[in-house]
Amino acid sequence: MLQLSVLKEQTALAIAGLTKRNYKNAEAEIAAILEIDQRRRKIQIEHDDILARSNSLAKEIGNLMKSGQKEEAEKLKAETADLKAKSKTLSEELTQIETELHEALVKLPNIPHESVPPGRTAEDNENIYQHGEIPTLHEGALPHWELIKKYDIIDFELGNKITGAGFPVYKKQGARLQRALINFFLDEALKAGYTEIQPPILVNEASGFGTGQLPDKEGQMYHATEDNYYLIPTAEVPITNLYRDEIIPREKLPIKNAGHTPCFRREAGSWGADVRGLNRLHQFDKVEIVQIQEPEKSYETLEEMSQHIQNLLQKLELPYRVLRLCGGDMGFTSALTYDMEVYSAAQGRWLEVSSCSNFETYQANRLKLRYKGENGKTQLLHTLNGSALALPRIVAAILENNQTPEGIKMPKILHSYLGFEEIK
RNA sequence: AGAGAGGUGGCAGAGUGGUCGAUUGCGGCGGUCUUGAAAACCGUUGACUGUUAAAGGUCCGGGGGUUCGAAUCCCUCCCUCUCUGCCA
Repeated sequence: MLQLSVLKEQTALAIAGLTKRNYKNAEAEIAAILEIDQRRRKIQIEHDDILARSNSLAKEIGNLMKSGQKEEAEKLKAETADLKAKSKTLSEELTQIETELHEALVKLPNIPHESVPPGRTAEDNENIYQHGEIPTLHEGALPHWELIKKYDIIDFELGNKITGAGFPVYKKQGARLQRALINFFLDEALKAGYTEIQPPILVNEASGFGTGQLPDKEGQMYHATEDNYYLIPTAEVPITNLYRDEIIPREKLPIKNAGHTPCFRREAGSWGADVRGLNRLHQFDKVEIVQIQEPEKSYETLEEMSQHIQNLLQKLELPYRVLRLCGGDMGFTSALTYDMEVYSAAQGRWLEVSSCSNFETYQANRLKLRYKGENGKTQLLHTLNGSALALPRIVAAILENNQTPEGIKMPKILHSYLGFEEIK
């Protein structure tokens, strides 16, 4: 959620930023918000004034009662009736207008960082770095959805049977590969100074709101309506919400947490081409890294996180590229996002395996996540996160890129984790 | 799931209708003392809103009610603890 003060004091910048995202009516909506706020302030002042008078009358009445001046007290009591009625009306108006303001504010996405390129779609993302050789495959090489059948390591049919489409069952060397990757990713995060967290994978509504999934992406999450809990779409939600309503001592910053969780996404309406095999699932595993940082240092931190993610891809010997997302392709809450994509050789496609973002104060404002700055003033922190990494597409790329007619060679770094070197 | 107890400032813990945003202790910060530190002593120490600064307003788990006045009484929801039951 954007801060009202930003809209008020840096209106032009906010309009320009939202326009870069192709957000329609930015100017009109911001003007409307400022107008609502004007009204709100007016009512607030009026209401406060009435409350002040009621408060002082109540005190006077109290004093009169004590000194036994009952008649005087009764006179003052009569006066309060009018104030009470007015206060009731005003407070109702205030609640209404605050709701109106909140609803309008929550609709606005984050303002992009100045380095974010303009653009509408994924076509307009900026390719800022590419690493590794694109492998040439042998004659008759297979896409991963064939390979997993050939070696019997991931079973979609069984997943269909026990749950439904998009819930694969990992078996044998496939299951072990999953476990190896999770351990590898977590170990690397620990080495990089992250604290390991195992959060709940069901969260309440407040958490969903805090990181920005609710209310706008309600339909993307599985909802346990009986208890009003949501299955997490990413560990970002619980791990960032650990710090909701906190004022963090400055010396504890940056906070660096990492966690492995399954992630659940309904992916309503996003089924179509290019979703075969592991490319898009309803449930998948992911290790997420989350940092909470002082505003002045958050962009350094973003680079550090991006390097950490790239380091993982290099160790896995996967060709990848880094994209700086354009205004139109960025997530609602992000100010700057890097996407890391690996090349999946048999499909001949780049697959997104990580998304690394700085949310600046957008989430922190919703979370009421603050710290005391050098000047002693309480202010909002910056939140950041990145996938490090999401498993299924990494698995797809490993399987496709390393296949030989005899079997699939595993990246060296995983050998000790796997206990085998090749899937046969 | 049933019965009981309870949710108060960073923590502990008073407060059961009136000057209580809240006694006190611990912790934190500043100072005195000291070569330095500890101890002791003195002072200070919640958040939000508002303002040039103030004043003022809001917040004692959430919501609603009674009252001139609610942390305190009533209703309701949520949560925690203890006991009983069930259970990985």
